[in-house]
Amino acid sequence: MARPRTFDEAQVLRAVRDQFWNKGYAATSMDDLMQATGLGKGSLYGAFGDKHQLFLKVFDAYCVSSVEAVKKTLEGPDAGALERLRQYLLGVATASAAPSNRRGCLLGRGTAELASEDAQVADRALETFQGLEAAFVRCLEQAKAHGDLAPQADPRKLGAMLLAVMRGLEAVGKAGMDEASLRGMVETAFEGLPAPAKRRR
Amino acid sequence: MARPRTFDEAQVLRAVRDQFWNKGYAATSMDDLMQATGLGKGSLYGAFGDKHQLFLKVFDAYCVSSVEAVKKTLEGPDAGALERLRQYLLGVATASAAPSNRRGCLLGRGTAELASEDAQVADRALETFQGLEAAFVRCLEQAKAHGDLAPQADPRKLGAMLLAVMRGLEAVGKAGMDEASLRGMVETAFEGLPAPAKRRR
DNA sequence: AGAGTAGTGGACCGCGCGGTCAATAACTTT
DNA sequence: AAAGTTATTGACCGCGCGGTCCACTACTCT
Repeated sequence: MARPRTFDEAQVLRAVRDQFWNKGYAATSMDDLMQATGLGKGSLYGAFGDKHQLFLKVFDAYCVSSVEAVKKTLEGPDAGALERLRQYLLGVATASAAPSNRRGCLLGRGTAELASEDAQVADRALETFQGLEAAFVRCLEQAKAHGDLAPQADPRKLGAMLLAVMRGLEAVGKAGMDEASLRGMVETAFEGLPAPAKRRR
Repeated sequence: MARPRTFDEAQVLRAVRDQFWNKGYAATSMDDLMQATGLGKGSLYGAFGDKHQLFLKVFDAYCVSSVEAVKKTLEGPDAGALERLRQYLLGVATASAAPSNRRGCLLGRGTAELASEDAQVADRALETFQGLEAAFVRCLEQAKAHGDLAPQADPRKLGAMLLAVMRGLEAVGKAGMDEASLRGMVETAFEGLPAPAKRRR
C-alpha cells in the first residue's frame, strides 16, 4: 500500500523501555528517545503517539512479560514447587542487590513515579502485582498438595505476604543494601511458612 | 547584622517537601516551589541553593524524622513490644492503602526516582532503612525477652524481613491494592514469627 | 509509468525550565 | 544619621523541552 517501516518495532520499544527504565519518565526527554532508537521525532510520534502513550506501551509490555516470565519460571511439578519459589525469590534478592541492577525494575519505578497521578499506570501495576501474587499462590498450592506446607497453610495469604517481601527487596535494593541481607529476608520469610508436622521416626 | 529573614525556614521546607512528595523530583519545577512556598526564586536560591540541594535537605529531614517517629512509636516496655510492632505495621498497611496517601512515602518515592543516579540519595536512604530495621530489631528483642517470641528467634533476621514487608506494603499500596490485602500481609508475616512453645496445661 | 499512500527526518514552534542578577528593602552597628 | 550587610523580588537569560509540520522518500496498485 505504501512505504513500509524501516525499523523493527520490538527493537525500538526495547530501546525506549530501557531509557525510561534507566532515567525514569519525567527525566527522559524525547531527544533521549530519538537518540536511543535512532528514529526521527516524526516516526516516533507517527508510530506510537506522544511520550505518555509511548510510556504506557512499554510499561504494559513490561508488565505482561514480567508476569509471564514468573509464571514460566515457577512452572513445574508439585514436588519442587516450594523450592522453585524459594530459588526464584532468592534470585530476585541477588538481582536487586546487583550494582548493575541499581535502576531496579521498571514496574517499581514507574509505579512509584506515576501511579499516584496516572490511573492507567496504577491499574496496570495493580493487575501486575495481582498476577505475580497469583503465580506465587499457585506455586504454594502445589507445595501444599505435595506436603511441603502444613495442611492449615493458606496459600493465598502466604502468596500475598511473599509479594510484599519481593517488592520490599526491590525497594531496599535500590538504596544499595547488600545481597546477603536481601537473601536473608527471603530465607527468613520462608522459615516462617507453616511447615508440615514432622514425621515420626 | 543585617536584614533578617521574613520566612519560617521549617515551614518553607515543609512546603517544599510536600511538593516533591506529591509530584516527584523531576516533575517539580522551581516555579512550583515558588508558588508552594510563597518565596521568590532569589530567596530560595539564596537560602538553600539549587533544586538538588533543596531536595537533599528535605529528603534528609524526612529520613531523620521518619526514623525518630518509628523509634518513638515502638518505644515502651517489653510486655507489649510485639503487639506494638504489629499495630505499627498494620497502621502502615492502612495508611499505604488510603487513597489520600496515594503519593506513598517520600523515602520510597525519592529512592525509586533518584537513588540509582544519585549516591547521596542512595546513601541517605540506605541509612534510613537500616535505622528502621534497627528499631524493629530492638522491638523484637524486647518481645523475645518477654517471651513473646521463641528462644531460638533471631530478632535481626526477623527485623530485616519485616522491613522488606513494610517497604513492600508501600510499593503495592501505591498501585491501589486494597487495605484488607495489605493488612493481611502484615498479619501473615506475624503469624510466621517463631512463637514460643505453648505452655503446658 | 503515474497516482496514491504511508514512513521518515529534521526544521521549527512557543513555552517553561533551572538558574542569575541587579535594584531595592530591612535590618545592625558605629 | 550614615555605613555596612543581608534578604527579597522579579525581570531576565539561554536552553532544551514536548510537540507539530512538511518536504521528501519508498513503496503498492492500477
